[in-house]
Amino acid sequence: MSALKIYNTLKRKKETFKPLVDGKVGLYVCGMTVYDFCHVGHARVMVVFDTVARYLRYSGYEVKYVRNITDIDDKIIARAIEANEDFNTLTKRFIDEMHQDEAALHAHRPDLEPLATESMGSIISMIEVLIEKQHAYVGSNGDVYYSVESFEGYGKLSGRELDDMNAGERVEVDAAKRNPFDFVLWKPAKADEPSWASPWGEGRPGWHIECSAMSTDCLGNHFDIHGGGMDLQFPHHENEIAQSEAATGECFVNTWMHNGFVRIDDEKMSKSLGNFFTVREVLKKYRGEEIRFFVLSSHYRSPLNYSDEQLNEARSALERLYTALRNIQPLDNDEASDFVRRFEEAMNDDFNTAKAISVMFECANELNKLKTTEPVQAAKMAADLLAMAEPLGLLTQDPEEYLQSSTGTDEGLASEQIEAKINQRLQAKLDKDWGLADQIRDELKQQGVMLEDAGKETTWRRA
RNA sequence: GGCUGAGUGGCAGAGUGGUUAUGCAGCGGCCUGCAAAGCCGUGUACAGCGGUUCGAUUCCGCUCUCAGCCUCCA
Repeated sequence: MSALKIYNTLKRKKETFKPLVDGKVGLYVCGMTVYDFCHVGHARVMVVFDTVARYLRYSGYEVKYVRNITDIDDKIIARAIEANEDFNTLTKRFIDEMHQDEAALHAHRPDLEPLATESMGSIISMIEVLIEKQHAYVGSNGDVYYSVESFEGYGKLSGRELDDMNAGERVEVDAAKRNPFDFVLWKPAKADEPSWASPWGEGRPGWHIECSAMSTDCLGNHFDIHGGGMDLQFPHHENEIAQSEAATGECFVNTWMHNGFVRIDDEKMSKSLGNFFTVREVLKKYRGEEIRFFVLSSHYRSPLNYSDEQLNEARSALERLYTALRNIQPLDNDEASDFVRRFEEAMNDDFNTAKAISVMFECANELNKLKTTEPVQAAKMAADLLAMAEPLGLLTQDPEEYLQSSTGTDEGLASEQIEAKINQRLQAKLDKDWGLADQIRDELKQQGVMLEDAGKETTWRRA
């Protein structure tokens, strides 16, 4: 069996994964800033790292999966003022909405979800250490800044030199900074803004410091894997390294993982471009598992183009897998199956879910063939298929229930109505009234219900 | 300007120095009252130009095109 390899952004290559402590993995992922609904880009992060955590556990590791929640920042304050509500009320609401989306996507909750507002103690003490070690200073405007020039390795994650970057190209450089790339660790609060007491007066933390503080709090100074979206590589993760390593004097993270963007029409989906779909919107038309499949159908580092066609394909694909599992009682396989071996090989190669899924399809094909001839073999095949699906968080539902579940928020025809129609059609079939039988089938098809005759039985599913 | 990454069959999307990805769609067949599902068969794909090689889609160089980061963003 092959060893797990992970692409490490820091090294720009795949490396054989070796945890700091045998059998255990510390995983930290930058989570959401909670002032709005999650969009499909956020869904990708949730699904990708849920799959990483699942597969690590499947491989036998004891995983501590931490994903923070940024519940204080400028946008949150602005949105709270707009909505005329307390910022805490606003963030609590969207944390709850996020968890609903996460559940719909069949993603497990992380083991820990630290909040920035509940981590002020460690944030402040880390800033104190940074000032003490002269990696940070108080600017003329009262802001506390990190001095990028004080950290030798600055730029090592994103592969850039301070001199090569175009400071001020798009944004005015703050005069209080020693170097244009110095960033805020703590900023004083304006009147009426939420604030916390600190040695530098009432204020709130900068964005980057919270992740350094929370990850260290939960996983220690040095841990295994840190993940997030590609766009966080610079400056966010670069700054985290600078803060943490300067403060602790230790290596911060061994493996950095970054997932690619979701795109629309070959353009990054983002809040600033306004070209995003919320998970909530997509769930109106598609099942959560279909979104999950769509995310996993390409490699996590590749761009993922969002479109209805893609979601429709995910729907067909899942339909095929669930159909294969229908009417079969899985039987655990004691022998190591070749499919499972190949599946693991694919996953061990930097979580190649696309390839792993292709193995599942081959397994489903075999299962379909064996169904009629070798029921015992087929039952074992079904167990294999489910074994592979588990770390991907797929095929977790009862096949019949899945196939008959509504394909979005819109419920459609009630099951009882469908059953009644089917009975009516069965009578027509007995009467050999093919015209009526076909008419009923067509009518149901119009309503998104597909009928399938299998002998004397008729089954149905929603598509 | 600096730095990343990418260009695969009708679509999506893996992968490989010489042999089948996989899914969807299409075509032909089996099954079916007819369908659907399933099964079987079927497609001279690897941006362009050079180079290395017995042989390159796969390695190297150049060109073109696209995306991302250098501001908040997953």
